[in-house]
Amino acid sequence: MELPSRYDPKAAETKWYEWWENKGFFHADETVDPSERPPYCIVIPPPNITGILHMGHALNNTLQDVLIRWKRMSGFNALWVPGTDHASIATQVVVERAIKAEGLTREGLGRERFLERVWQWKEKHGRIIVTQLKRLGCSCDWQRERFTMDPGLSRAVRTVFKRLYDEGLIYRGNYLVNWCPRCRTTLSDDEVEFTEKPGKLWYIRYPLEGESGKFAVVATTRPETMLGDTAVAVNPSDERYRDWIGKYVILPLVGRRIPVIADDFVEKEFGTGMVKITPAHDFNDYQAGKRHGLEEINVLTPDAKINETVPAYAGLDRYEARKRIVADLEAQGLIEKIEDYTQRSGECYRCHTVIEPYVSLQWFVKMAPLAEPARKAVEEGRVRFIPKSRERDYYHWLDNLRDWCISRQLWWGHRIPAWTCEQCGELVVTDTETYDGNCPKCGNRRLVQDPDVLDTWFSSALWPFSTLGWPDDTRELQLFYPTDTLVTAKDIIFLWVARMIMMGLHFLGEVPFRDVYFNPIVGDEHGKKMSKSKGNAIDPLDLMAEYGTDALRITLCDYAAQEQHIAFSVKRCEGYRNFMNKIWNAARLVLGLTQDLGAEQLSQASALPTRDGTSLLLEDRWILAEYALTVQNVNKALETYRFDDAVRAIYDFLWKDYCDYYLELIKPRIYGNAGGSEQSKHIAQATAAVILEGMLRLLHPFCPFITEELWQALRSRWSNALVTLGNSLGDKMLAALRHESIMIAPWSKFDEQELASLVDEKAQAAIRLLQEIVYAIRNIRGEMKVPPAVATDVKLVCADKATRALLEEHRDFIERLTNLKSLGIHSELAPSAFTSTAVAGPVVAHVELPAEMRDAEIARIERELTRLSQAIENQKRKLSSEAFVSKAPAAVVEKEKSKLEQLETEYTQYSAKLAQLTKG
RNA sequence: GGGUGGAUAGCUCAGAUGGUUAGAGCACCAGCCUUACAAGCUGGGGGUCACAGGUUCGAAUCCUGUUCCACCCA
Repeated sequence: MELPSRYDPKAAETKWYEWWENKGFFHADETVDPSERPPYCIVIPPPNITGILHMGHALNNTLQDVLIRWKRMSGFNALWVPGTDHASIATQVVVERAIKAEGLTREGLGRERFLERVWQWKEKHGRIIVTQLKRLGCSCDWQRERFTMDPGLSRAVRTVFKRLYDEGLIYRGNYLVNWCPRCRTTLSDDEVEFTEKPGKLWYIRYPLEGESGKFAVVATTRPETMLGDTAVAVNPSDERYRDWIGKYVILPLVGRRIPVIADDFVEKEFGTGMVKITPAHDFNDYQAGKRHGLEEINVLTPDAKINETVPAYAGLDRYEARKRIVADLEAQGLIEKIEDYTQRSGECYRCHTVIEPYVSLQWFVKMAPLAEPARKAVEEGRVRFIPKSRERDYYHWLDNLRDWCISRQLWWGHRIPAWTCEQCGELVVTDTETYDGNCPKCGNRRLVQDPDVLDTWFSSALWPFSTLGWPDDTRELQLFYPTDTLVTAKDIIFLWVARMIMMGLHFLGEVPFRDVYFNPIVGDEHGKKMSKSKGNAIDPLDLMAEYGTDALRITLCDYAAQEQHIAFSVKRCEGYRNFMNKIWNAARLVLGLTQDLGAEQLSQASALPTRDGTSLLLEDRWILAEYALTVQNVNKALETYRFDDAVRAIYDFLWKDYCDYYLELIKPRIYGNAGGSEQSKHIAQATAAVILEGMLRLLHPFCPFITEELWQALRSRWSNALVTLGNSLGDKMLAALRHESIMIAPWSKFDEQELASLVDEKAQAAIRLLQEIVYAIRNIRGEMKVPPAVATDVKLVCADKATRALLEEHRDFIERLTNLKSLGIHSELAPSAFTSTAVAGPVVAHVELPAEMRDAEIARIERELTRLSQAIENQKRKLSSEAFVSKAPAAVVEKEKSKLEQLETEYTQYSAKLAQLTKG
């Protein structure tokens, strides 16, 4: 197979995804014996059917795919349950907008026909995000795709509703709730977003009853609510108003006589210290009203107009009414003053309309009894949060909970399974979709179902078990519940994560997942939140198109550190695109280098059992050691959700060790006759191939497409070999290649024993020294402006005999990586031609240069000497400190000493050289 | 107002339990189309680790305060 010199992601992406899916590789078999393949399960945070893929999704789902692919390759029966969420409000808003274009309204269509339209819309647009997840490479089990309004999941919702109702944990009542006047529905506390905006503070005079000319002055940010005032309050400890308590004021414009009451909640510092109380339109006032038995007067309609309670203003929008009321008060001289004020107001999280507190008849879930076990589960570590710091937010939320308002005045969603008898008002709650029985109390046949639907998050809270078939006791539920890892972002820890824990514990008696990994929030390159309105949003699909999906995925993984915020830079994505190309070309090279390598030779020549023999060269031992350590580091990183560490370990090894050094080193062994024997050639070929193949498997969870593409190229070369497989690395590679796809091939991992046999500190140290020498020579050539094409004569000088022997043995290592005419190895330098000198550990490298470089060399050495003498001084100061020597651990002191010695030898070498140069 | 996290090279970020000459990628400078890769190779410059104190033999790392930024909650 001939590979082009640049990696083209597009072709690989569609080809392999379809193939994987058709092959059924994403599907988890529920009939598998768990002792053979232990279950591992992730449920997707279901995206909205209205959603399109944004960077947050891309990150979140990439990480899930990394985990699931890793576990699948590691031998787990890995199930990733995908699906979507019906998103009542969002979807309803979108569809209403769509039908508006046809001149239709929701009300005009009526409930049933409107819902038909929503379903149609859902069929057409609701799977866009699913398609996009596939483009991202997500290996979800699409045969198990779920939707929150599927019949099964809907049944789960009703079952939960009825059971909670029967247990007294769901109740209905008239309470003050968050109301969105645009959506004309309630919202839960967690669906309200708070923003600060410049506003005004109006000081209004309420005439004191019976004492003309005296006023209670109250400050308010919402003057229109005064129409519903039923009291004025002061703090009981406020000396200024002690006399006022118990008196009455006359509410302007309305004429209502209302009392002045005392309550602790009044802040003396706010405004005048006297506040108006509107129990029906403010949460604090509502509580105060309850405490003092005040009347609740609702002055608003559901769309936030003034209602008939106040005929003079009836029908006016709340803001229009505000203007009129202020003007009218002003006309009567009842506005004391108006101040600028930063107002905090709650907005609907879907449409950003300012919400109104509004009293109405709603359904609630009693939270306290559910919250306590949920708290305990995290405290006791049955659910782990990663990073752990998120636990605080969770506890804080649980400790400050109000009951959860779950009814929504919408049509799209799970209709509340409650019926009211038209005759006697009896309430019937069922877990069935319809109820056609009689009223259990009066026997009447006419019962009407509650018109409202449930909060979307009510069904999302059941997601980890409703998707697995609950309330039926399915095989999936037995096998995969509790699920293993939830990957989500911290912004829905309350809306979603906490509620899943509550519901899981309550209905299954077991936590829904063991680990919750909170992925960072993706912002733009300056850290600002991405949003369409700001215009700073990056479309992941654009990035995939430009840089390739794998590059996007690995970039996101690189960003997924413990830090909870990402300032996403496209430049980094470009860097990883280049990395993809690097791997591509490395593979091209290896395929070229191994053209004549048969499977038998691969099996025999590869490393593990023959390592102690004479056949491995130093660089083979070294690269195998680094490879083994990389495999180990990646495994460790994944186990601790350090996706960034994993990516960097792979990057550094492949680029810097494998490509920059190893592949360069073995070229002569394979092309030419360097390295001696045919066996040495086979070993280089086999080692290169084995490591490439193993690294592709290690990289596969991060970059599934390019790894499959290249791995199939290896596979087509070696998988058909009829070799009896043993235990060598080559055999393992051949065994892996017998799998149809890299995604079901075994995961790269070494046990303790294998690791011990591969790690080779001697080889690593030797290579380090040789690299230092190479670097010293290159450095001189670079600094002294030796053109790359010009070969130089180099002499290496080292007093130590063993080191000289090492240099002698591996002189070709140095020759191959620097452009040399000759390489001499000496115990001391016989003065000859002019050279430029650098110290590399115990070795001094002399590069012969034209004599006119002399002045440059002197300057260079003087720079080195200045640097060294400073370092030596610092080092000496440190070591001469009595406190340091006596208090620091001996090992540290030793280390500092040998550092000093090294610096001093270097200094000696350079000054000797300088002396020689200046002498003439 | 309360809480959390952050401030490290021009930019985006790494830097367990304090002990390196503070790292990477990108950008920058110089030189190379060396038969895998110019999306590449080789070399180089660039940081008083936000500021001020403190603990310690030793602080980017621990403590206190200040400033600025982000997010969450009331």
